[in-house]
Amino acid sequence: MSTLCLPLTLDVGSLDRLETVIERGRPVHKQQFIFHAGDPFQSVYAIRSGAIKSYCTSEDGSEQVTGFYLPGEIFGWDGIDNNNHKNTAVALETTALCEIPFNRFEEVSRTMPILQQHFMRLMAKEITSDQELITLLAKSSAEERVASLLISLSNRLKRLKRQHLSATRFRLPMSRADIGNYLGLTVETVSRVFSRFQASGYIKCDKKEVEILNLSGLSNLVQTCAEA
Amino acid sequence: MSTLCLPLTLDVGSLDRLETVIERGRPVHKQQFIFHAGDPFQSVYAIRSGAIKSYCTSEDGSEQVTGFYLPGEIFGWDGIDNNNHKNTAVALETTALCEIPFNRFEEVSRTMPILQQHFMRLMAKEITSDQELITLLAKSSAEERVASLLISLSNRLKRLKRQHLSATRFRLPMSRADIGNYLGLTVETVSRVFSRFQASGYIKCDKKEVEILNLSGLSNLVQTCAEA
DNA sequence: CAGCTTCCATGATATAGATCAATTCTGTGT
DNA sequence: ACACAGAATTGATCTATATCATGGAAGCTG
Repeated sequence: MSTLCLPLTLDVGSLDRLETVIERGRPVHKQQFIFHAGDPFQSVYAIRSGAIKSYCTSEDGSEQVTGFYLPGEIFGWDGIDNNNHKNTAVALETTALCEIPFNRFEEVSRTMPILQQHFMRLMAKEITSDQELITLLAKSSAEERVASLLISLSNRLKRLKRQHLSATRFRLPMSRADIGNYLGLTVETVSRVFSRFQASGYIKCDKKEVEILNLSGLSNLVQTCAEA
Repeated sequence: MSTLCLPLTLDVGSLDRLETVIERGRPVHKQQFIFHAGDPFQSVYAIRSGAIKSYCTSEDGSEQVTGFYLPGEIFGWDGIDNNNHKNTAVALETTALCEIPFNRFEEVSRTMPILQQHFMRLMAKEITSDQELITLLAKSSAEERVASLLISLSNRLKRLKRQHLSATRFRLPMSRADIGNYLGLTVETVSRVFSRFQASGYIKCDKKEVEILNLSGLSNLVQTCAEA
């Protein structure tokens, strides 16, 4: 049953019912869109492999990256509110998704309270991670922001010990420009910070391949809100 | 039934059941805490009147304001994730709250799907509003940030036509320091922006009393992600 | 009411990061 | 394999905002 996208412990009957909700889609290729801003909200999506970027667009056409999503994570909540997606979601590399149609989900969760609970928890996680990003953007220097992103990626990959994913050696799925946009920095600044981190021996990196050499050093750079 | 905190249309039986969930607490005075970071999560809170600030604290003791909440809004979601609040919530002025104990809520929502749905919508709203703040912090100038906050407050007060609350003339419940902290600016910058806005005729303000004179002018300053 | 503390405003200076510019590298498609 | 557009790095300069500093007004407290 490891094929399921949602990490839940369930009895067999529940599993069967859950299976009826989830649709496994065709793999999505790099640069393909999952949904566009303005699209009617129908589903949320769980990532099985690959990476997704979500962003929204201002009137003047400029973009703001609102999140990067990795295997095991769920995106698409932004549409629940008013039945329209606020963000656009695009694949940063070839990506396998599970689509979870929301109306089916609501049906099933009626008889499976644990599913509802689980989803609220996931949404709450999105809220806290957004708030962490807010803190980061409101207060931190360029170095703290980049360090924080690297640590976040590392932690999120660590959770997925399986697969050929290492927590200290990985390939950034996004461009420097995306990173800069996400962190509120210019490409140039991001690039300089990477160089400085490399010079200081915190990381070793060649383009998108990153190896974290001194995780605790990086951690010391950032001031997160104390974990409860 | 206008006494209820949640703006829901329900049949009488449901209302009764809902009433059993909500506890109306004593009014909370200025500077009193609703919960502290680290407290076990038990409830979310709806505001009937007054204003709440939520913030989290880093290891070094510095604070990051994560939200201001006005009447009709709900706060406290940050604890669902791991059963501990990440934020501290404090009253900015005398505030009347409804406490919604979460375990009771889960019971009741089992038989009242609409309640569950409503709550997910509220959480989704929190997510989108957090993401708007992220966009603001990542890209905008000091003037855009302050303008954006003023507009947000105005919009949120507009929803509450009732009471003696105007959308263009109101009292800021928070200090300049809180505003700065929330928007990632220093007190001095916030103060200067207020002065400039006043000089430009966008607003008129005396300390915390603000009157918006040119809302569309302010709106032109900000670049929000296009509303779907 | 006096005295204290906190809040707010405003000026002078310093600086992190933006912006502008030029070069090299890389991956993609033909 | 080649050509080309985009991605990344690095340098030089500029600017918005932080920082430092001061004074006044407002709100509390005894």
